Amino acid sequence: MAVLPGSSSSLELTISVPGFASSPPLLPSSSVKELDINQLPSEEEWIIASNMEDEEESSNGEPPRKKLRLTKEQSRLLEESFRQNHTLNPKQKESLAMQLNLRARQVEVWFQNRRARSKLKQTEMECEYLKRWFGSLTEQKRRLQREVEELRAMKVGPPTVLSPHTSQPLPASSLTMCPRCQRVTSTATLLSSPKSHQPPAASP
DNA sequence: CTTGCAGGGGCACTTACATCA
DNA sequence: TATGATGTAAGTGCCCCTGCA
Repeated sequence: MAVLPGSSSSLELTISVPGFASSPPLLPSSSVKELDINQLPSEEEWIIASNMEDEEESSNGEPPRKKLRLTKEQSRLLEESFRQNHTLNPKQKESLAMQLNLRARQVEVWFQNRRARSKLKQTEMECEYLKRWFGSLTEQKRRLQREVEELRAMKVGPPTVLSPHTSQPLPASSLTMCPRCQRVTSTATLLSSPKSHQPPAASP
């Protein structure tokens, strides 16, 4: 759809800038509080959790699926690395995991979820944009309908549009809707001086 | 050159858990 | 204290790509 001024790429930009490019990662308020709470104990918690996979063989029953909470520092480093690259090659993954004292799989999962969150955010913004666009189109439609009504009313009376060349009233059949400025005009005018018809200021 | 297969990575969807209001 | 909402780590299954025989 060529009409859409906001291509996905430009949207991606607007999304990535406010949400994820600031030096302190933009976290939901709940996460910030979580991190504060976790500050001390989470360190051992996630170590325990990260070792869980190794002992999953002992899980012939059902082991309680403990949930790892990343520390503030781990999140910060992951975010930083995500800003540089949205995907990691195996080497980068391994080295980042080592740096963070996590398993490569955990780093991989974090990046997967991070990409998903990023995409979700973008979709939400696109949705917002489309809603606004829909609103403006609805308004435009109302305007055009009013104009059609006016034209219908004019049809019973004498034509009021005069030719710019002859100053004579134009027959209704020679009238047309300018697609750019969305006003009724004569076909001849449109063809002879298209520059005089500027589109209205672009909405959103 | 083509084809079938295995392995790996990414993604969509989902679940399970932690936290908060 | 109980509970519903929310955020997110992790599981699962599917698809696509690549390398190889």
